[in-house]
Amino acid sequence: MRKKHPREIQKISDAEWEAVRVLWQRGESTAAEVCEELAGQFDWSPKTVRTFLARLVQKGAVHVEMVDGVNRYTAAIEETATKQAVGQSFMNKFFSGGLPSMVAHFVNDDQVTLDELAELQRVIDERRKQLKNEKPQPRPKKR
Amino acid sequence: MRKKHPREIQKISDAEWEAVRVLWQRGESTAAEVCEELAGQFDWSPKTVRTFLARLVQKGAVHVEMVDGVNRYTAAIEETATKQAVGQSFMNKFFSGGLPSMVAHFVNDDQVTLDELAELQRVIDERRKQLKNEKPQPRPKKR
DNA sequence: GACATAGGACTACGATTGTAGTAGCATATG
DNA sequence: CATATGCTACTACAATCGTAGTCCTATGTC
Repeated sequence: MRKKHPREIQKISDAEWEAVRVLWQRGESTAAEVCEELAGQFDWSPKTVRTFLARLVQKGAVHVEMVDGVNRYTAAIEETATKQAVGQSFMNKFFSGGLPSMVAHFVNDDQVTLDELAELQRVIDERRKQLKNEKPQPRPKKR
Repeated sequence: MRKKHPREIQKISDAEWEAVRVLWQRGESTAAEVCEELAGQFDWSPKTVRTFLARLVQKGAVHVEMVDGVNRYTAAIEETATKQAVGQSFMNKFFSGGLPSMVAHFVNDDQVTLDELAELQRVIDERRKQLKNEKPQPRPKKR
């Protein structure tokens, strides 16, 4: 049951994700910087945040290097690929019908605005064009 | 720090969600039935599954009623609304740009096919029409 | 009727998570 | 220099999670 990923990353908890998010956002950062960034959003003691960082390092999701007696952390997992992976796995867990099924659930939420829908179509259309170009796939006999 | 939801549902774990999923799928079921359904997909002892069901009942996510000495379980949380909620919260956690941002990440995944993209557009377009009709919203002064 | 079996309720137990506290060293300050 | 401050490394501890096991009762089997 091996996944396709090289070094299997252990499960990252909710709180830990917040730290990863900050590292993705800011790039290499000290613990203090991560704390500061999170300070506005959560009510975590700096000690707590440092614990998360340490655990992330243990889990292989974050890289640490000490420079001048101070730890500098960087995300060891790539942002886009990771988001795709967690998204994929979330989707499989809740929306067996795949992306269209999930999006259907989302857009039927009252909070979605017409603007967002338009933006969505733009995004999708762009990707379609891109796909069509790079791979003029033998369309299966248009009806 | 109370949330806005009426009866706060406690956090449901990954494994527990699988049981909820089965209940949504099958409707009212006995523990044995849930076990059987999950048997093909996971390697859980019936005892384990019963634990999940019991915990879900404690958490208020599942309703239980004993009939003839046998427990019958039903999901106490509504499928569509719940999926929207967990989806929303997942989205906020990872894709700060909202739905379009998330979908952008998804469609840029290599595995997405042109067919799926087409299906997506259909879904979105349908919802647009629906929205336009039911709420001919006073568009904010077209420029 | 004795025994095996299925279910239900309760208990167990190590790992992970959220949330820090403590110990020890290095630099900054008075 | 003595002390306060900041950082790192290590430790703590209760709640939740995954994963069952135990005990008891009702019922089906020989």
